[in-house]
Amino acid sequence: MVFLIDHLTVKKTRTTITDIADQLGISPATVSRSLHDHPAISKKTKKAVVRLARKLNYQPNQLALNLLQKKTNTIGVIVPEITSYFFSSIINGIQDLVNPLEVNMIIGQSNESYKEEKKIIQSFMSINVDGFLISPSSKTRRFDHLNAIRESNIPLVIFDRDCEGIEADKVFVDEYNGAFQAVEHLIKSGCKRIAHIAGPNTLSTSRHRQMAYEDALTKHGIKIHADYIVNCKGFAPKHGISPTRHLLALDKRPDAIFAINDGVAIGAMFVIKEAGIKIPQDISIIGFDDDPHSCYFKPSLSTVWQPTYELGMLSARLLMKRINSKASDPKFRVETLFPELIVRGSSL
Amino acid sequence: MVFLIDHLTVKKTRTTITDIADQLGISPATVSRSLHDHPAISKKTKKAVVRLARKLNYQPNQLALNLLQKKTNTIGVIVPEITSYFFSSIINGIQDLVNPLEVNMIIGQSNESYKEEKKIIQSFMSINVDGFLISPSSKTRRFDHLNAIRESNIPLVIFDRDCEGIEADKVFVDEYNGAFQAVEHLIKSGCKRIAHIAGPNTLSTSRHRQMAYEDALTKHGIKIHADYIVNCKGFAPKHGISPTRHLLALDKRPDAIFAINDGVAIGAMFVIKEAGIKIPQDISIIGFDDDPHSCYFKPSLSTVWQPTYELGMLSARLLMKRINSKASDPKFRVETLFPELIVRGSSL
DNA sequence: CTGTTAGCGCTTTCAG
DNA sequence: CTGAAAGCGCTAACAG
Repeated sequence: MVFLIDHLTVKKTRTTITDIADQLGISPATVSRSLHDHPAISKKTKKAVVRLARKLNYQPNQLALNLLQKKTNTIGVIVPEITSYFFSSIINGIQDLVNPLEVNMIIGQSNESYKEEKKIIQSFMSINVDGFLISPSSKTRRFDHLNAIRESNIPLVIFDRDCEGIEADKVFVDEYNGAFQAVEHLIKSGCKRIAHIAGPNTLSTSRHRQMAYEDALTKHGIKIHADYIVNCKGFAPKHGISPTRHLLALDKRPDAIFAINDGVAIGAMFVIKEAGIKIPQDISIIGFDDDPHSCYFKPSLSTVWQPTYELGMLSARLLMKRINSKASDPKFRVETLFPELIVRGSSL
Repeated sequence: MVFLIDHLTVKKTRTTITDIADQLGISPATVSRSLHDHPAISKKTKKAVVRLARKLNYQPNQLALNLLQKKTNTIGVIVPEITSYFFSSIINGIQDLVNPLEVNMIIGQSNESYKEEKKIIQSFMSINVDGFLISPSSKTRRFDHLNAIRESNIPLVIFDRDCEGIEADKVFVDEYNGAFQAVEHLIKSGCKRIAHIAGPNTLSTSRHRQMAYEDALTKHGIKIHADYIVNCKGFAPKHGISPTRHLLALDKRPDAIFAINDGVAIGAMFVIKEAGIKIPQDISIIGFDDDPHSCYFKPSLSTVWQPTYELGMLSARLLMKRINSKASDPKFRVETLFPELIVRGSSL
């Protein structure tokens, strides 16, 4: 009778290794070994343990393991934001690499704020993530928070946006190459007055694209006009509006615009069409990122595709490698992936 | 000398409560109490402890606490996918509620697969998440995995997409209301042959929108034509292409389309414009979700806005409430938020 | 006011 | 081949 009641009530708590040991009249250590294919264990006991474990639906308690191994099998991913296709597809890549490894991922959004970024890092460190995957915010100029990670010997991979001066594994896209292709394409299609809507120049990505823009013009003997370079305050369509208005109001209106990304390019196209100007006859447009919406506009938007998913995968792969190698190899890897020009209707 | 070496090498491991205790010649328990404003502790020792703790940069070890309290301060969020604005902005809402509470969030993507969903749930249960926030996949018809959560007494909140038959706190948007507004708007603007590109009818959201579509037509004395209801296989622009082609090929071509969401509506607009048909003069279009791209198309897309951010916040709030109340109150709450019609250029 | 003890669930020496 | 014991870092009951 007592047994029966016991059986019914005790069940509240998950079965542990000790439960199994008790029921089998053996020690927890033996159970542990049986469950881990330890060589020195008799077939018989092992079988019994495995059977009972299955019957009782035994699940190892991760929390105990975490404490024991000082490991959480969790990595922290920090991105500026999650609502853009660019970063969310990078996250997909990370997740797909990390999931089969039974590693979890927690995501933090800096919202392009240094303070937020720092807070997230502290929070993630306090819960003992095994490693960090970070694409820094556009406002991040001080790197004390990243150095704190390095000093704690927590593996760190920086992706997409560079932090010069921080030693870490890094994975980038060759922005320069992509932007150069884009601008050269505009030049070859006959455009003479090519404008650039540039991103915040705290970002390595923005700087590299602008550099490529300038270099491409120079290479083809086109003078760089400061008037034709305007900055935008963000990466959404709305951020393309006023820079474009500004460009259209110029004395010598540009005949092409290379926008920092598709979001901004979409805003630009909107303004241009509104003004009754024809794309691409009067103005060609090209963006960056290949947002999934871009090919459904009229005209469809020319752009530079980036291997976002692969970027996520590769970054995660480097991180996992770092986590699983005990030796603190001082050699950091810097990997570069290649973008691809996609010509559509918004350019000739 | 030995000290020096010690000082340099020992530092590898984070300072613990015992380190502090040792250095102060007191017991770990006293240190613990000092750090937690325990009433029965002398000001003096407390001060000394706090001072040393700060000096040594003591950080409590979450892993030990987790094991002790059988709690992780982590919630599991499962969504069909993360790349759509709809779900990513819900996630924003969740995160903004949960962060100030020092609770972390891990995200799983089911990719609209029941199997994936189940796997994620098991994985999250094995790492002892404190609660679940789930929007089920469109393929989910069996609820054994959700029941497993309930049986383990882990708090669960279902949001956006309903699972009839599962008892849990739930947060929805009044889809019926939003869809009804949309269709009625089309009717009032003079459309007579209103088509619907419907979503998978395993989804409560799709069903409610279709129901509202049919009811609105009926209310205004318009007969429902099976021909005018076509299904799409997903929610991206590309999934709107073939359903729209089908509708355009009909004998009596519709003069309006109510699409299951903005993504599909964008695909529909593309096909229609390609066919040289005028929007909204010949065909009106309305979507659902208010994707941030929608207002930049020409014409801009009419739609039904959903309070996604609030949906995330509210869901998370319910979950945290559930987690923090020990009593297993059997009363489940079902909350409903309201959508809003946004009329733009794609309808009259 | 403070120390001792036990224990969260598990693995891993060290002894048999 | 198996058991006993220690310990990961912390808290909480029980004693003083």
